[in-house]
Amino acid sequence: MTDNALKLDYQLCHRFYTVANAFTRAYRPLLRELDITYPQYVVLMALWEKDQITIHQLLEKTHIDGGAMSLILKKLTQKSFVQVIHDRHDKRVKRVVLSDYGKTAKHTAQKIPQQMRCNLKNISDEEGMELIRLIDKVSDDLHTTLCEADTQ
Amino acid sequence: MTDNALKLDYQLCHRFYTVANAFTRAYRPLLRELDITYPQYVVLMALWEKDQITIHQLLEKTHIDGGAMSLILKKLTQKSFVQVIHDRHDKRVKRVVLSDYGKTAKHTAQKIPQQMRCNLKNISDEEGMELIRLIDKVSDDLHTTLCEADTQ
DNA sequence: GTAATTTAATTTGTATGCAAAATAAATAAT
DNA sequence: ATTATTTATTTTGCATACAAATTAAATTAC
Repeated sequence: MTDNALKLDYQLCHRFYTVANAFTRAYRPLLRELDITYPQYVVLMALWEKDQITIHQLLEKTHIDGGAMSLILKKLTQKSFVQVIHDRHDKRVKRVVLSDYGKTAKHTAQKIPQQMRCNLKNISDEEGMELIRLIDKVSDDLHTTLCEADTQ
Repeated sequence: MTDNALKLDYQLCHRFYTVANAFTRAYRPLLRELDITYPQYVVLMALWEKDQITIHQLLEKTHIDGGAMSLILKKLTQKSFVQVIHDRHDKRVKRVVLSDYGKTAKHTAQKIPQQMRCNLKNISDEEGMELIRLIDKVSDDLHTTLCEADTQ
């Protein structure tokens, strides 16, 4: 009886694991100028899109772990990219605000997506879009699965 | 001037990041019976394919971080899945050997790939294969990039 | 209007991931 | 043969990911 299903080469998840980690390593040299890690970069990208959002909104947008987010925001505050302020109406809520330095950093970051795109020479634009479409399908499936598990 | 390239929704890497983490969470309930984490499961899958391989070979096959592998092997040893023994011919080398318990665990694990496949209802087999093809292309590109950086 | 529940965020403890340094043993260079 | 280099593995320090527990404040239920 064959058991190919347990072979690593047949595992979709192992590919995601490997490539996600490879991306993190590949970003490091591109982020050195800003002196940030990849998750910190993700938080900044979210803020560059929409500033002064709550931590809750930031968690939804980035899918970063809540516990990790606390530390990441402390780091980004230390490095003067952001300030975290209390919401006026709801004392539970905190909002993350870009500093001038944080806003300026966006200009420095403008070149990063293209630099990363250059690392992916063998992927055509069409393949990139197909990849995004398929990954989003997987993402939806897993999201559904985990939500169903929650309600049981 | 638009700067869509910095939007999270346009980022391939952020999708990999999100989905890879979602996979880890989705595996947890399936791995509870064996009482192992996802990276520990990856190591066992590699060993179930080929036993008594060196740590170096295990690192190549799994793409797990070397420092993390030391700890993972300690955990798997504690849990009696494996033994780590010195190579007879080369005293630098260590080999990882499945215990009887580790071998038996494969039977328990047989059902896991199918259970995970059930979590991906919206992905057809064809789409799964296309996804693997495209991800491998990305993987090759990133691998090349990181290797080039090494030699500079 | 007080109690119970829900929500937002943080903290805690464990397991990795990453990079760089350290250790030890084998191989290459001379 | 001794030294220099390479290879295999571990260790160290920091940053995150996961789950669960905690805290504080708002909302709902009664």
